[in-house]
Amino acid sequence: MTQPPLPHLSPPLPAIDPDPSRRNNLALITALVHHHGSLSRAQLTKRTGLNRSTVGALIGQLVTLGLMYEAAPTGKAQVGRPSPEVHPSPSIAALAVNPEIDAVTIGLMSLGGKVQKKIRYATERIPTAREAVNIAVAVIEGMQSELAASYRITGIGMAVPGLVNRDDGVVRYAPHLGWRDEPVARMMSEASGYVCHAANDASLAAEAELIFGAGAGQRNIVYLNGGASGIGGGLVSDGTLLRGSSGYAGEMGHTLVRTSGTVCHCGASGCLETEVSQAPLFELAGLDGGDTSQLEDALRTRRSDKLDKEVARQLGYLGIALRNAVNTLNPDAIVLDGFLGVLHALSPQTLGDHLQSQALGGPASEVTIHRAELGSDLMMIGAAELAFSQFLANPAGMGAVPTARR
Amino acid sequence: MTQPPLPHLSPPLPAIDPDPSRRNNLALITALVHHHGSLSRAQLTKRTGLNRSTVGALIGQLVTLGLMYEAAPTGKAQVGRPSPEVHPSPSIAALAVNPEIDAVTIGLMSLGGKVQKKIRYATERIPTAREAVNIAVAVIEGMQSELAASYRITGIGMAVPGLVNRDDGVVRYAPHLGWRDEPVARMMSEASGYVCHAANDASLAAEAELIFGAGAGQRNIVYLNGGASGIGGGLVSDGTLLRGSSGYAGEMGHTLVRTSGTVCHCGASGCLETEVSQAPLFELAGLDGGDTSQLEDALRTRRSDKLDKEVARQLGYLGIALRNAVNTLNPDAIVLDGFLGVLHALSPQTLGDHLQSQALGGPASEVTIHRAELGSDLMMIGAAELAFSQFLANPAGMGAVPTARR
DNA sequence: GGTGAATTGTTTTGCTAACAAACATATTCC
DNA sequence: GGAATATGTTTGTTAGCAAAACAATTCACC
Repeated sequence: MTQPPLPHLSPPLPAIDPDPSRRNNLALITALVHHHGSLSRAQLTKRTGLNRSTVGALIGQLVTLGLMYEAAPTGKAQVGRPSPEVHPSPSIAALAVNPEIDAVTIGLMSLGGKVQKKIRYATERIPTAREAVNIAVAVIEGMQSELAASYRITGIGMAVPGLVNRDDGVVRYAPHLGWRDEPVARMMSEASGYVCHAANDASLAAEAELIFGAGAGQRNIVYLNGGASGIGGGLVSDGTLLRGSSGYAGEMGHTLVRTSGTVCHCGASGCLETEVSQAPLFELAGLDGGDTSQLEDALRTRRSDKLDKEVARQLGYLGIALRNAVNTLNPDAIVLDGFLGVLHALSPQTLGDHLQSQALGGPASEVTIHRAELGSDLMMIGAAELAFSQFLANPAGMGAVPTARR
Repeated sequence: MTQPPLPHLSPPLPAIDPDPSRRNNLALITALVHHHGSLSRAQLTKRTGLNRSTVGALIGQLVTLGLMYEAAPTGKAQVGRPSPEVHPSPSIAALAVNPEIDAVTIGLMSLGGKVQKKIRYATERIPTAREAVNIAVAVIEGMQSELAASYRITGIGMAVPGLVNRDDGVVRYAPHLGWRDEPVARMMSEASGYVCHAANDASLAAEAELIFGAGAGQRNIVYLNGGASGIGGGLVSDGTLLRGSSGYAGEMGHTLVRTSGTVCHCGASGCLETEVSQAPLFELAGLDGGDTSQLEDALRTRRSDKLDKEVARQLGYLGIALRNAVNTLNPDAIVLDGFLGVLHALSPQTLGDHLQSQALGGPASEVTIHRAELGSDLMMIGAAELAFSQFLANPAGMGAVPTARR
């Protein structure tokens, strides 16, 4: 797969390295605008605590750089001079890649968390790392003229279901994809010419829900997603995703919930993931495959004793994992996604009651349990966030790194 | 207990509120010096990345404020002009208070983690919150003339064995002291006239080990302490103590390690704390009370089958809790204190092997297990750190808050 | 419909603090 | 004793933030 060196960034802006203070303030404003979709200058002034004139200068710079634009205020006006709304430029974009067992999904995402384009490329069999990269690169090359014309791409973010070293972008082990020690970020960088970072899918999902979804406004959340390939998690503490030493943090699917339980592929037994899984639910609901919403419909309509028992059993084990998490991490909120969200929705009291009786009084009394909100765009948003992160840390540096080579 | 308003800060310095940038840099240097005991100016320049002249100016300001002093370099000289050592002023101090079931310990701690004075006030019975406060205040008042003459006190830090809300300093529940919803920080503030903050003892211990002990240099650690009153923990992620929503985070003593295990006072069953405890070890070792080092001696010398079995059993359960923690948090290091440190020292391979086979490959391969290093001064250091934190965040503001009223 | 109050953008001015460069000082190595 | 090296010190320059004064735009009230 040869590839001509393409000018990925429309105008090759000069590399700017402003004072740390300036950079920090630019980053602050960019992040606020990005995470809220848009904010008025007055709101930005309040939220940053900076001076009116300073905020004006900062926004002026961001507008000049083409990273934002201003528009007339939309809502009905208040007393006083109207404050223009600051919007992120939709041309600032990131590519999101999410390999799964039956498809590779590629998204073109712009600032503000908006999906500009999403392509699901179904595969006949589980893709290898090389195949996933090739598919993604082919799709991206297909968009190349459009990208070059209308977008400035900050990079590629990959959300991989497995253990991913966030520092070097190596997939240490992805059991369901069958990948081991695959340097996917480097492979993708070299094949596409874009900077690429990779991380665990559930961690990125947690970040997405924190910023744009059910965790918005919270500082400490525990996110758990249940899917066909098991249970993944992401932890947010004080507004930041917990990474741990190498970015592996959050693997709560392998917490012990049952002594001498079923043996897990991880080597241990009685893991949350082995005791709580969607396969028996699908079966008892009489479904032969399908997605989460189908499962939910089926569980709501075709109830049976057996099924109720299984739901209760799984909720019990989920409750144990949550008890551990609540005691250990004292979160503001727990966000449940996938079939875990379905389980909770079926019996909204159960998990809360569990925690009240099983977890420590202090942490348990404060936590609330939510269902995830972002649905199918979740992974795209999370992966894009990974690609945006470098840009968000130094918005004025945009253009300094035109092509890859991390 | 009436109390005359005392001038707690020798020279009533004017309140200074420097630019955020300046404040940040002053804080950076102060923290570095505090955590290392002393550093040369050249080292500070390298570590901060600031300009030589800037570092010179910053240190000059800190010396003028009486927060640091410079001394001739100690080690044998290198090529080039010798760089003076910057030491924290020992007159900058904090008071540490640690109530336990049989005593209240009060420490006078100075910058650099040094214990200037430590007084253990034994009590006949478990002290109430009011009694603990009264004892501490009485001891502090006894030192008052010395304090006024030689020290500038940044405040009081309390390390309490129980759930403590770090924001308001209320002890939510301290099972072994029998305290419930006691606003100890406010009580202490009002009774002593000093700013007071309170936190969980193990969390503070984790912070102390991170900064001065076995975790020095690490960014992500899991700290677990086993004592007469159970198992407490503290978690550090990316160099910062995990607080959670209200500062309750770290309670790993109540992680499930055994389904249908012994019922715990927390309401759940099979908690780490119920399955792993020092009482049976003392008994099997033929000891009737005593401290950790006595236990260690006894376990090393008087071995028996029963005892070996019990040690193995407890290590097994401890291994499960660590597996959960390693999977969830991906730490660089695990630090074990108290009798947990003894258990580990007795059979240093066991826990590591456990983790290799039970925890996920990525996280497990990176983690190292250490024994705590700080010993008996641990709580004093941790509690003092709590009292120093405000000062460390804005060293030049010292003097702005002469007496209490958080 | 006009006037005043309120709010916010804009321009000007001044100050703080960081950096760079040139210089000074103290040590080792030869 | 001199060169090389490392580091403290002094001076000048610049970036960037904030305060103040001014301008613009809206609402409320009469």
